[in-house]
Amino acid sequence: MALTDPAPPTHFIKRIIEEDLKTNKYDGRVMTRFPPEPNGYLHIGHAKSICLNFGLAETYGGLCNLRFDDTNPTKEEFEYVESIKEDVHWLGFDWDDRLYYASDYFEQLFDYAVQLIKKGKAYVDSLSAEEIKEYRGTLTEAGKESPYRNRSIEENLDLFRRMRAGEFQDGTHVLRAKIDMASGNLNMRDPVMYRILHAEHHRTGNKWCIYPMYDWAHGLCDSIEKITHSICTLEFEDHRPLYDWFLEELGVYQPQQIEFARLNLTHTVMSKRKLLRLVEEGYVRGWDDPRMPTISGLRRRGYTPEAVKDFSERIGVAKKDSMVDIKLLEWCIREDLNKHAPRVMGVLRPLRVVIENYPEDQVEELEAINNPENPTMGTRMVPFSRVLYVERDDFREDPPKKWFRLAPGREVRLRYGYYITCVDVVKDKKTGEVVELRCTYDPATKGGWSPDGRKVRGTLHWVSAGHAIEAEVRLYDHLFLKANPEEVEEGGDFKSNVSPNSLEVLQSCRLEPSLAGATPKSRYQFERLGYFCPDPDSSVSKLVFNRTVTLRDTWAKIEKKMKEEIKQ
RNA sequence: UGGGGGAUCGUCUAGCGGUAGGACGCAUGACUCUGGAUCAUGCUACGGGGGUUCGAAUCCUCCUCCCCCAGCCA
Repeated sequence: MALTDPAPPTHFIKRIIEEDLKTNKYDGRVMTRFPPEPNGYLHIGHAKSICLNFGLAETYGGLCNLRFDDTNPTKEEFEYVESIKEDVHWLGFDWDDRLYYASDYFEQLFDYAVQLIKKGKAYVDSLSAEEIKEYRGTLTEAGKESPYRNRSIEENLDLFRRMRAGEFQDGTHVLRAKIDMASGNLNMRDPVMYRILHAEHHRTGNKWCIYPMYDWAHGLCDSIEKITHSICTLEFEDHRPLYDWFLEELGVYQPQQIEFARLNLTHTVMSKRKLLRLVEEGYVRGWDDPRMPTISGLRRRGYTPEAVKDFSERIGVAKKDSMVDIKLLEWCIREDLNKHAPRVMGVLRPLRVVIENYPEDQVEELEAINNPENPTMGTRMVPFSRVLYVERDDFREDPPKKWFRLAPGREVRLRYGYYITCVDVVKDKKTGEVVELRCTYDPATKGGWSPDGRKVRGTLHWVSAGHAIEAEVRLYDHLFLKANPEEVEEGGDFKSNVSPNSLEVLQSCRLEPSLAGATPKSRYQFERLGYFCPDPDSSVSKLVFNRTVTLRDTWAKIEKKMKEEIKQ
C-alpha cells in the first residue's frame, strides 16, 4: 500500500452527510435522533444505532435527540423508559434538554390528521380489522377499496372527532390515509393512521383513546424536530414513500431517511420478542442477565462502554444483511481490559499445596505487578505461606506432551513467588481423587528468579490458603450453541439451541486478600484466567464475581489439536 | 407470479475505471515470571454469463441467489 496515512474510516451515511453539508442542503445543520420504543430493554444492536446517531451528530457538529416512540400504550412502560435513559448515558452520550416523546406531539398529530381529512386525503373506515385485512389484497393482487372510502369530508371530520371523544368501542373505526389500494407497495394501500384504544398511556394517562400508528407518527415527529438525517433500519425502506407522502401532502419540513442493516451477532438473538421469551420462560435470570446481549446484561457482565463503542465502530455501517462474529466483541473487551484492568490472583478450583520445607508459621509479603501493560499502576503485596491453593487444572498426574505445568516431579514457578517441585500426591483413599500436593520450594528463587539461571516453562497463579478470601464465581459461555440460533430442525424453534452450559457457578473459589471489598464497578484480570468483575449480588459477607471473558487460551488450542491428531 | 433492498477473504468492511486493502478469525514462528500481552510471517474473496474499454469489483446488459413487506406492532 501507499505510504500515506490510511483513509479515515467512512461509510455511506457519512458520505451522504458530507455531501449535504457541501451543498448546504439543511443550512449546514446535522440533526439526528435515537427513537426507541419503551417496550423492552436495549440490546447491542441498539447500541450500534445509538453510537451511529449520537456519533454522527458529534463528528459533524450537530445534535442528537432522544425520542421515545410511545404510540402504543398497551406495550409500553415507564420502567423501560428509565432503563433506556440509563443505557444511553452509560454508553457516554447525552441529549441535554432534548428528551422528547412522540406523545408530546399527540395534539399536533391530531391537527395534522384533521388537515388531511379536510384535504380529502384521509377517511374514517368502519370495516373490522379482519375485513381491512381481506380488502388489503396480497403481495401479487391489488386490494379493494373500502365501501367507507368515499364518505364526505364533513362526515369524516365528525366521526374522527367522535373517535377522539370516546364515543366508540375499540376496533369499530380507524382513520386511514386515502392513497392507492392497488399500489405494489402494501404500505401505500390506505394505511391506518389512528386506531381506537381505550388504554392508559404511561405519560398521557387517559387523555386519549385514539392513538397514532407508528407510520403516521414517526415521520412527522422527525419533521417537527427538524431532523436532517433520519437513520433507521432496512425494513423501513419501503415505508419511506409513505412518510414522504404524508410530509408532502401536509407541506411540512421533510427530513431525509437513510436505512442501514441492523446488527446480528453469532451465538445470540437480537429481537426484543425473543429476548423477552428467554426472560419470561426462565432461560435467563432477567433482562440484565450477563448472558444477554442487552446493554444492561453486557454492563453486568463487565463490558465497558469503551469496548462497546469500539465494537460499534469496527463493525461498520452498510446495507448488506450480515452476522458479526461474537469473537470480535470479545476481542474488543479484552483489548480494553488488557490495558486498564489490574491483575490479581484467584483460584477458581482450588487444589491444596503444602510446601514441606517452608517454615510452619512464616508469612512473606511478595511484591506483585498490578499491570505489566501500564507500570504506573504500581505494585501490591501478596502474602505467601506454607499452605497454598493452586488451580486444579494446573496439575496432571499423567501429563501430556508439551505440558509445562505441575505434575509429579515437575518444577514450576509460582508467580512472584518461588519455584516449587511436586514431590508427592495425596489422594482420597475411597475416591482416588487428588486432594493435596506435597511440594518443596527452592528458597533461592524468591520473587520468581533462579540465581543459577535454570529455566522453568510453567508459571502458575496461586493464593495463600490462610489469607485467601472465599468467593462465588460465575462463568459464562455463549447463550446459544449454534452461531445462528435460528437454524433449527423442522418445526423446532430457537430455544432448542440454547446452550446447557452457558452458566457455571463455582463456589469456594479463593481470591487474594486485596480483593476484599471490591465494588461492582471495578474490573480485574485474574491472571491466566480472564477478566472478572463483582456482581451486584455481592454482599459484605460474600463476594460474587462474573467472568466477563476468558483470556486467549493457547494451551487449550494445543491440547485440542493433540487430541484431534490422536483420533486420526 | 407485486413492490423495495442486497451480493468482495471464514466473518465484518474498504475500494467509486488503473490491476483487491484493513480488522477479527485461523495457522506458523519469535519473545515472555500470565501458554496473557507484544512482534513477525502466512491464509483458495470480487455470485454467474455476455458487453463497453488499452484496462472493469467499479460502467452497460441478462441471469442467479439472499433479505424485507399482506399488524388496528414498532
